[in-house]
Amino acid sequence: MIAVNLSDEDRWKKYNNFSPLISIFKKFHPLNDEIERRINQHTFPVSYKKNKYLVSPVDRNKFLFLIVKGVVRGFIKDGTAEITTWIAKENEVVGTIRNLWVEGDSEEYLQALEDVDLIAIPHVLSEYLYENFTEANIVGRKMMEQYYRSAEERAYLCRISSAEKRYKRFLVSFPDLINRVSLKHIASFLAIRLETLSRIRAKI
Amino acid sequence: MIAVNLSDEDRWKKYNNFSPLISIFKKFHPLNDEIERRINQHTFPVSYKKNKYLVSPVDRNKFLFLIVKGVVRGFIKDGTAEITTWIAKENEVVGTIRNLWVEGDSEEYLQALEDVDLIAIPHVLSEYLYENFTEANIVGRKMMEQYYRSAEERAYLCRISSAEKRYKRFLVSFPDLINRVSLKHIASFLAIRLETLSRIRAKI
DNA sequence: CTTAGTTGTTGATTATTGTCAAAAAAACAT
DNA sequence: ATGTTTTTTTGACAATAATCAACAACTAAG
Repeated sequence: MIAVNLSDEDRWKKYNNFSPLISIFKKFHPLNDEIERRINQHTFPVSYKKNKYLVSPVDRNKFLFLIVKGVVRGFIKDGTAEITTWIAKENEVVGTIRNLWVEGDSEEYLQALEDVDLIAIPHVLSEYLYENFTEANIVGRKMMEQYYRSAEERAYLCRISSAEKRYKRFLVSFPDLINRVSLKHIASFLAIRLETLSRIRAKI
Repeated sequence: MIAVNLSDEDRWKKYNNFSPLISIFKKFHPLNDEIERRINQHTFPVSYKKNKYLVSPVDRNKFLFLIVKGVVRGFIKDGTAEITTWIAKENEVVGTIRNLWVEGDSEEYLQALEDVDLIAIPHVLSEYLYENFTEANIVGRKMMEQYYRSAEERAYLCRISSAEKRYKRFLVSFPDLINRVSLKHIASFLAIRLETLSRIRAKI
C-alpha cells in the first residue's frame, strides 16, 4: 500500500530538504540533531487523491500522518452507516486509535476529503523516539494535550441539544471547514441527516 | 475554598504515608525520589460531599484532581441546561480544561456524584515537574494518550444515531457507572432526556 | 416516623428530526 | 460544451424524542 522508493537525498526535495514534521515539532520544543536526522530518515511523504482511504485494514495502526495539505476525516462504520468523528486539516496529525475501549465490529477509517499531501510517521519511529529522547516526550505530551482538548470539544459539540445549535457551534469552532467539506460529512459529524442540515442552512 | 492545614508528617497518614498519585504515576513509568518528594509535598487530599462542586469560578484551573474514591462528572452550562461531557471514577484524573476553543459563555464545572476523596494537584506543580523531570513528561504523555482515547470514545458515543443504541453502547463502555450514577446524569451524558432514558430502560 | 425533596416512571401531546423520493444545482470527465 | 455523477434542495410523511404534567418510589433531614 505505502511504498518508499526514494533515496535519502531526494525524499524531501519539495520541502526544502527537511521533513515538515520537524518544524511542527519545533513549535512545541527544540529538537536535537539526532532526532531530526531520524525523522528525516524514517518519515516519508505520501499523497492520496480525494475520497481515497488512507489506511487499509492491513496496515491499520502502522502510521500516523501529518497533514501537509488537504482535509481528512475519521469515521467509524456502524453497521451500514458511517459516523464521522473528526475532520482535520493542515498541520494536524491524524491516525487510527489502537485500543478502542470496546472490542467489536466498529472499525475506524481515514478518508481524504481533498487531494492530500501527508507525512507518514511509522509507529515504530514514535516509539523509538519516545524511548530514546526526552524531547520527544515533551513534544508528544504537549501535542496530546492539544488533541485532548479538541476531542473534548467534539464530545461537547455533539451533546448540544438541537441540530441547529450544533450547526452554529460548528460554524464558530470550525469556520474554515464549512467551505471545504461537503455537507454530507458535516451532517454526519453533527449527528444529523444531510436533509436536516440543508433545511437548517436554508432557514438561516 | 481549598485549605491545607496539614503538616508534612500527617498529611498522608491515611494513605500509608504517600500521596496515592505516586502509585498511579508509577504504573506508567518509574519515578525518582525527588519527584516523589515533590508530589508528597505539594499535592494534598481533599474531600467533597455528594453533589458539591469541586471548583468555584475563583480557583478554576488551579488544580487537577486524582479521584481516590467516588464519582465525579464534568458538565458545561448551556444557558439554563447542563450538558454532562464526562463521568469519571476512581484512579482517574480530572480537571477543567483551560483554553476552550471558543471563548464565550460556556463554563465548565466539576461535581461530586458521590462523597469523594481526591488528591489535589496544583497546576504549578505539574508545570514544575514537566520542566524539571523528563520522567514527568513520559508519564504525562502516556496519561494524555489514554485520556485522549476516552475522549474519542465520548465523541463517538454521542454520535450514534438512536437514543437506544447510545444507551446500549454506554452499558458496554461504562458498565460500572450504570449502578452508581443517577439516570438524569446518564441521560445528559447520552444527550437525551431523562424521560426518554426511562422509557428505553423499561423497554429492555 | 414523618415530611420534604429528589429521582424515576408513565401518559398525552407536540416538536424535531429521519426517511423516502424526486428534482435542481453543482462538480467532474470526456 | 455535453453528458454523467455527485451533492444539495425540497416535499410529503413517519418515527423518534422532547415537553408538560401527574404520580410513584426512594432519600435525606428533622
